[in-house]
Amino acid sequence: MAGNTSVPGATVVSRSLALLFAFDDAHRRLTLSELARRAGLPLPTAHRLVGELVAGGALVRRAGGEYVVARRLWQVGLLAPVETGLREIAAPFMNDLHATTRATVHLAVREGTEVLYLERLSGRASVPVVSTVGSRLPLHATGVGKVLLAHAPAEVTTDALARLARVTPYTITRPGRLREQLERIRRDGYATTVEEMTLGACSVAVPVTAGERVVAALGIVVPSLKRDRGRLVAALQVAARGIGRSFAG
Amino acid sequence: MAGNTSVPGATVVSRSLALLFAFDDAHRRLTLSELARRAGLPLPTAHRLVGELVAGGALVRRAGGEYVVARRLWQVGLLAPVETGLREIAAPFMNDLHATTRATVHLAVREGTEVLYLERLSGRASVPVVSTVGSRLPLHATGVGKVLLAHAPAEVTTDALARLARVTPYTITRPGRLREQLERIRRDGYATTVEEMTLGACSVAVPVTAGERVVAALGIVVPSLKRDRGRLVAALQVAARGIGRSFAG
DNA sequence: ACGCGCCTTTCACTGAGTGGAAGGACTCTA
DNA sequence: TAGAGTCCTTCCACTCAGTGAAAGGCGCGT
Repeated sequence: MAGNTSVPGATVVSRSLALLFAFDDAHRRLTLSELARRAGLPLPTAHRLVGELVAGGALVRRAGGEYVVARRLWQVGLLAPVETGLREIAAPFMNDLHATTRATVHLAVREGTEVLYLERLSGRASVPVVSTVGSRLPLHATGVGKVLLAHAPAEVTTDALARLARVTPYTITRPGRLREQLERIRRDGYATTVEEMTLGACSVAVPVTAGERVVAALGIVVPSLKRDRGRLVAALQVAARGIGRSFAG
Repeated sequence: MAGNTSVPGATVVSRSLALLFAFDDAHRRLTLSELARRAGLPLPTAHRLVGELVAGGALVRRAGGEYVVARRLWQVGLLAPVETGLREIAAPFMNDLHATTRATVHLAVREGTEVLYLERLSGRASVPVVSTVGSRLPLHATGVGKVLLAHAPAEVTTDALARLARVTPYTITRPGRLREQLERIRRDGYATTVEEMTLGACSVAVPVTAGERVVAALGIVVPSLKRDRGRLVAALQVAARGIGRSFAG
């Protein structure tokens, strides 16, 4: 290299990937300088690399100078084996659940100390839902997250409890309180949230169990839990049992 | 560069992308030499670049030495704006269609002279279906494809008719015959295929029209069309009209 | 034993990649 | 109207990251 200060171990490839991975659910459109900042690259370098990524069909430059992920990368990304079997099996059960509850239905797995959303069926738009397929959220503030956390190895729990970020005024941030809840979730077989991630949204979630292992969490988002919590839990458990059985067999 | 013969205009970025784009629906797992061959790179070069792509989290090396697209790239790919509005609007209509027909339901758009599948709901597994979300197929051999071709600009039609690849013994390969069919499709408002893409699979498809423009095609795949073609066409048209209306408004 | 696929490592060469510096376009605030 | 703040773009001298032929290792079939 020439110029000056260059981060050691920074190859062209790793830099290009840093640029691609600068996009996330909250940043689907980025300007050049945002890209450079988020990827930790000098502006002229980012300028050239982004130009090549556009030429190569990985990014698209939109009117206004904003960059977005290109359709071609969408196609390649869809080839990744992301719990393919589980998702395929879960689809019809999720459809049923969606039909009977008319709520937003989620299928998610744990990835480190975050929930990774695998699948989503949108419900009535009146309930605000932040998660999208492929997005990650903290474990402690969502229904599916708490289920997954309740069934995670001890070191994950310790790790997650160490930093309970506040999202809304109702997010659980006291480790003791959450630990208590996780206990209850294991005992009752389901988790609930009340405006812990999004104001105006409540959720119920249950584990999907294949054999002994918790392989995923199934959840729904509703405006309120006051009325039919029991019915929702029952519907979820039926679906989760169906998925688990099909998945194990 | 050093070594020897290097393709001009081949930067590290473009080569890395060539490696990523070497994956497609028929090649979800590739060995190093396959990757090198498909990307047009010397083996040692591919070896190093692939290593960096793995280190960067874009690819994963599986036991057995095969590479697959990594979860991280899946996440980024999902951020691409691929007819997002259309897909969201179409989802509930597709669900209804799926429930009433129990068939595989497709939503697709045209990309050049190919169909690009945007969304799919799997039906009974007994009917073989080759398309997956994100995959592309030739326009002339699928139901959704023929619909899109029937409503495509003249130059696209000319282009597509020039090379009608045979897929099965029933694929239409005579331009005159296809042109005739396209005429009929425009007149009747729907297209059918009988084992033209996959043996044992038939399909029906209709255009999704917003205002005057055909923005997509909606189709289903069934084992046979002998019995209830009329019912299927009607169900498809209801759904397509619903999508089109919601999309335009 | 030999050949033929795979994958991996080495290494001398050099041009592709680098990024500070400079400049242009545009929008604010003074 | 000047000045300071964004943003993006281009230039260009320096040099090290990238290159790929060659060679070597491993496994398998014959």
